[in-house]
Amino acid sequence: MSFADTFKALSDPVRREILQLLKTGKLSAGEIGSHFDMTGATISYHLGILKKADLVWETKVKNYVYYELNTTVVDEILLWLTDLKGGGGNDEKV
Amino acid sequence: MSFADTFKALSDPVRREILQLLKTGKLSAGEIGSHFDMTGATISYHLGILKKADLVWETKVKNYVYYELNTTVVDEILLWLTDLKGGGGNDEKV
DNA sequence: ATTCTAATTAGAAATATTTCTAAATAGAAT
DNA sequence: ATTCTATTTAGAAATATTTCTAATTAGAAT
Repeated sequence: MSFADTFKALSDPVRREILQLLKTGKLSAGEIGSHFDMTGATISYHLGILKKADLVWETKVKNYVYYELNTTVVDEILLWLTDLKGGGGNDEKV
Repeated sequence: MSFADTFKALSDPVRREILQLLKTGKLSAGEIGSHFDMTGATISYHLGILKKADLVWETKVKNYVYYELNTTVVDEILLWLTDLKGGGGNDEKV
């Protein structure tokens, strides 16, 4: 939901790896889970956090729930970080 | 130290605010602390985490410890996020 | 209608994080 | 040499996060 949630979501290595997996395209919860040595319940927990942070979309097809990267929110983080870098300095190049 | 530490460091709102303060330039631990309603010990704890994540430098002058933003590591995060966005897609614009 | 499959929710245990108070350090000023 | 000031460290309490097992949901297949 909020900006802070996005950073929090990105702070976990499992969740970052999930996002990396989704670079290639949509994957079902099960397909994501099979990349990790963890229960489906745990993966579901992480997907929930990514979803709350708006970092992923979900679409339901048959029995499956597919997850997909949402890059819009990534852009917000990019902005924050870029501002942090460029934002203030006293002697910026003109 | 590591990439993961950097994301973890960025996941806390107090630490992000500290970084924002440091955009303007060097500040002592005390100056940073006075922006927050927290004990100096707590601020010191957060500064320690930012330091371990290489997001800030410290320099000691007299009694004071000055902290300064290190944008090098911010660049690494920017890269990771940019790659996440652009990295994989099946139908990228040519 | 029953059973199977994919995924989520609930509740608990283990672990990690954030914050505090009190004590310690280290250098500056008297 | 003593005292003061800025900051950090230690240890503890409160809170949050991560993970598990077991139970639940909801739709698909038989």
